[in-house]
Amino acid sequence: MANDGNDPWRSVGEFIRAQRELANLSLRQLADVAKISNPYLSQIERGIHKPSADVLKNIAAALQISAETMYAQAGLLDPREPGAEGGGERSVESAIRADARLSAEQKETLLRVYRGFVERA
Amino acid sequence: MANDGNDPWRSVGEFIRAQRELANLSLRQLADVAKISNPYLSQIERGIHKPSADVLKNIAAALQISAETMYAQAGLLDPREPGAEGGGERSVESAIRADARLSAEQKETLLRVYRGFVERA
DNA sequence: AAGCATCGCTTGGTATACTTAGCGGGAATC
DNA sequence: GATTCCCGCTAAGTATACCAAGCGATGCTT
Repeated sequence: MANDGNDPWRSVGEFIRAQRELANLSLRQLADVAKISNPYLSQIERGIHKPSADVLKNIAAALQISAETMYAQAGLLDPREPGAEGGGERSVESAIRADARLSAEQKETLLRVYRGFVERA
Repeated sequence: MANDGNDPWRSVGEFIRAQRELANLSLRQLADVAKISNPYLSQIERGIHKPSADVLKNIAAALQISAETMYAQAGLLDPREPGAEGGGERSVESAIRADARLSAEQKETLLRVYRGFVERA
């Protein structure tokens, strides 16, 4: 088991290692900044382990590349782009979700209120 | 480490549960579509466990919301990132005003709630 | 009432993400 | 040569993500 044929984490590891060497950082240096242990980073880079999302995010931050890029490399982002979908109601939802100033609960509340309005129409 | 004060996973769980109930899905139904076990989904929704990224992605897909939204809810995407999604900046306020499905009164309500949230930050 | 289906949840276990300690090797400095 | 110091890696352990089985409650049907 543990093998579904597709091995996206291997490429993530290679990607990380490439970025790290491009930044002239040692394993321990990057691991330290990313707040993970250096052996673990080593294993990640060689595709032995599949890092969790927050580890991925920390590595991305330490490498100064966007978390989105990281997730895309890891195949964790659906290729679906939430771009300008034709609908008018979609944009309110995505605008709410994209607003960094709102907490999770606040977004939830706003969305519920909004959907309540729309569905009742 | 039982409580580190900050647990964004709790809000993720509440968000998922809200979305699930909004879609009128049972725990088992959603778990089945998301390809995880139903007890685990239950524990995720109650904030007992912190789901890994691919589980999050599967749940998002099952709920028909974007993986990005899910990660944002989970605090896994840096909120300061440039919203790489297409189009220009569409604020919540302008999106609400542009929505033809909402009455003027409803727009007012939504805007008031939204501004209350933002200004309190 | 008895029976069956489905609800959410608890229990107990397995798989794996992640850490601390330590190894062998190569480049300085003495 | 010996002594650090850094490199990447291995080994062994702990923590936790995740699953299968099953329980009590609720509701529907006979």
